[in-house]
Amino acid sequence: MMPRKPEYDRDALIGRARDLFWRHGWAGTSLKDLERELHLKPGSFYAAFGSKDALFALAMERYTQEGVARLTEFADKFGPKAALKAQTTFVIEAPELPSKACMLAKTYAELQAREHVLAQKAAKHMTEMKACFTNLFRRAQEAGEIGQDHDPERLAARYQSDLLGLRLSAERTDVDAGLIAADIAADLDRL
Amino acid sequence: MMPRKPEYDRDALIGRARDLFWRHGWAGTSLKDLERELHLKPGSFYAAFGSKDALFALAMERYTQEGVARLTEFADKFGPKAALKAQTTFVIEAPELPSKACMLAKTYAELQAREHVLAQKAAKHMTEMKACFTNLFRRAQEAGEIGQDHDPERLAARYQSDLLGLRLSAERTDVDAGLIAADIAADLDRL
DNA sequence: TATATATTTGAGTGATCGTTCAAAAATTGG
DNA sequence: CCAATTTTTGAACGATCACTCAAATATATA
Repeated sequence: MMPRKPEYDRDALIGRARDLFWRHGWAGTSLKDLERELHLKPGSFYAAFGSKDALFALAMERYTQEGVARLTEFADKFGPKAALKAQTTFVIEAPELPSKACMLAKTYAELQAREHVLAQKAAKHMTEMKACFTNLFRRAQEAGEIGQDHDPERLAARYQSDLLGLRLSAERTDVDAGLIAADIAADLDRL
Repeated sequence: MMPRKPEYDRDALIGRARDLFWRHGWAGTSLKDLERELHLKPGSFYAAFGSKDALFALAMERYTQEGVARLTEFADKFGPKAALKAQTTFVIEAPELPSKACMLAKTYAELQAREHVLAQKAAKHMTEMKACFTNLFRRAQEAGEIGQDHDPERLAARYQSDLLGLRLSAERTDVDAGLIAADIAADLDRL
């Protein structure tokens, strides 16, 4: 009397979908693309995820949670300030990334003008990341790694802004993103 | 025997199209949107511009040429270094702008993964802007406004990257872009 | 005013969009 | 093997996409 189980690994599919969405964006990723990449026919797709937008939301959540996890891991290993410095080189060098640019920033830029729900969710996740940076700057301050005469929130906003620019620059062929990353890291040492 | 003339002002239409594309992006702007905004029926539209992509290319050219013109104007009025500083506040404060974010960056981010022709054109225009920045940094150096121990091209790449991040940050509601702009300008003074 | 030549109009093209759904296939417990 | 329950399958839906084109309309010269 018990039914069969699905053949796919839902978690793995979310990861693959995230990569597709990350690379090609929301409008740039069609259901045909997803069906091909996830090996799912329409019926299975909608049974598993409900809609393209619902899957996109899951993909962004996965993206953010992994980003926070990596940053936390860096901080545990190297300390708060070194983690922030390591992040600058990681985001432009990690070869497994589907795109150098930030998925949240791409989504926000693409959908914000239409006030799409996914743009709001992207914004929420970016706020989440910013809080993560703020926390690291505060810890760096407490550890004496950077001066006391700075507002951690302001530092975080600037740092996040720099990262967005850096990661977009890293997509270009006429820019040496390594130099920019080095300059951003050097700025952290001057705080 | 001479025919009638078109009712529209082609140059003005390109400007309005640029604003639409700038705000909503390439995929986010449909021909219906353009017809509504430009008051053109399909036939007139294709007679005037050939295709959506052709008009988008014209819009990017207009965008870039006006950007270069404004920067040149700033430099003539205030000098090279002050022009670079003025640009940081202008891009986030000018109320007439359809979007704070850079149209070229948005286009590149949206279409690069599919290797769309318009992404290549956006990249070309960004290179053009970068050269403009390089030129200003070089002039600032010659004027003694910044130290000699810097590579103008490297400074330009970093500056452009910072601007991209700043302008994307300016689209967010949870970030005070003015503070970031001030920090970027302050960095220029430390060179 | 008649004619030549252009623009304007809008219905219509095939393709693709995200999505639905009923039938077919598969798996597990009885 | 049968029955219950689920997943898988793929044809098809209406909407929208960028775009075409022939007919209607307007203008400027002769």
